[in-house]
Amino acid sequence: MTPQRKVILEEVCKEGEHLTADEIYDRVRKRLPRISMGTVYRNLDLMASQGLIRKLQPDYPQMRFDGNTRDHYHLLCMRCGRISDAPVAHSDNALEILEGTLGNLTRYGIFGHKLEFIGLCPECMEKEKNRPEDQRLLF
Amino acid sequence: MTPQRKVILEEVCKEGEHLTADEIYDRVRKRLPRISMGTVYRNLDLMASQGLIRKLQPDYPQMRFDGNTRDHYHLLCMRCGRISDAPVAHSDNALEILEGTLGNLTRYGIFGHKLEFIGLCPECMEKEKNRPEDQRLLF
DNA sequence: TTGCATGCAAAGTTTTTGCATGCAG
DNA sequence: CTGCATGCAAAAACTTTGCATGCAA
Repeated sequence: MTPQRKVILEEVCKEGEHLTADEIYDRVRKRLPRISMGTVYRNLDLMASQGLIRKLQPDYPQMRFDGNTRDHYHLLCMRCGRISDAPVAHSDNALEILEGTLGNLTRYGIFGHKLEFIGLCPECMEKEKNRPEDQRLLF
Repeated sequence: MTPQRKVILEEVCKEGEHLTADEIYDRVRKRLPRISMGTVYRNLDLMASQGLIRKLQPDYPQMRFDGNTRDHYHLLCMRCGRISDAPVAHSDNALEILEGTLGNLTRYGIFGHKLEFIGLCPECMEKEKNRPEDQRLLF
């Protein structure tokens, strides 16, 4: 636990927000003006891997495009990043009820939800048997 | 509908996949070797705005970090991008049932799900009254 | 002394944008 | 002629990485 790491952790935990790396960098730099962005990213990764903080990754890193314009949920493969259509109805009733609950519990205006199922596509399921230990999952 | 736009649309619709822009670029370039990446992005955006195809955007553009390491869902503000905790229980029973259904209907191995509620945070709700027409939503 | 974390800078990736050219109405 | 779409290149935004320095065990 270096001084830099400690300050980064304090700033991440300070409020109920979910800061971006550059927001964290700005706040930490007020206390440690010589710290670098590389150090911030390295320590955030390290502490996330130790379970001290949580890293919120975007559901997938790149935009994708779909010829199917109907509303539907997606299946994301956590090995290869592939996206497939989920053959279940959009707008499950339970989720609409949850939206209403959230509208009452928070001061947010709720307009919808985004739901994705995380798993392994058939090809990656097949390869999973002889997968080396060290390989990291995408999600 | 220019020739480039037509070929891009055909490649996007060709299969049930959800291609990235560079995958589309590679496939289109086999048929139109002089096409540029800029044209691909511009036409994908245009056709998405016309409803011919669907653009799948990542749920948020940047990584974020959270001092709260418990499992919980999130609320995303579609104006300012803020992320807040959703005060509802993780792992709703209906969603676990859906996961089981998907495991039977597809050849995916399902390991979990990612659920986010999309709306406007209190600050952006307040500003919404005198918002100019042209401003685009994040989601 | 040894090793690891740092600061700095550069590179990498994905997406957007400015600009001159050129085709079509 | 006019306007819009193109190709090309550069820029922008975010994240990772190589490397020399320096502190600490």
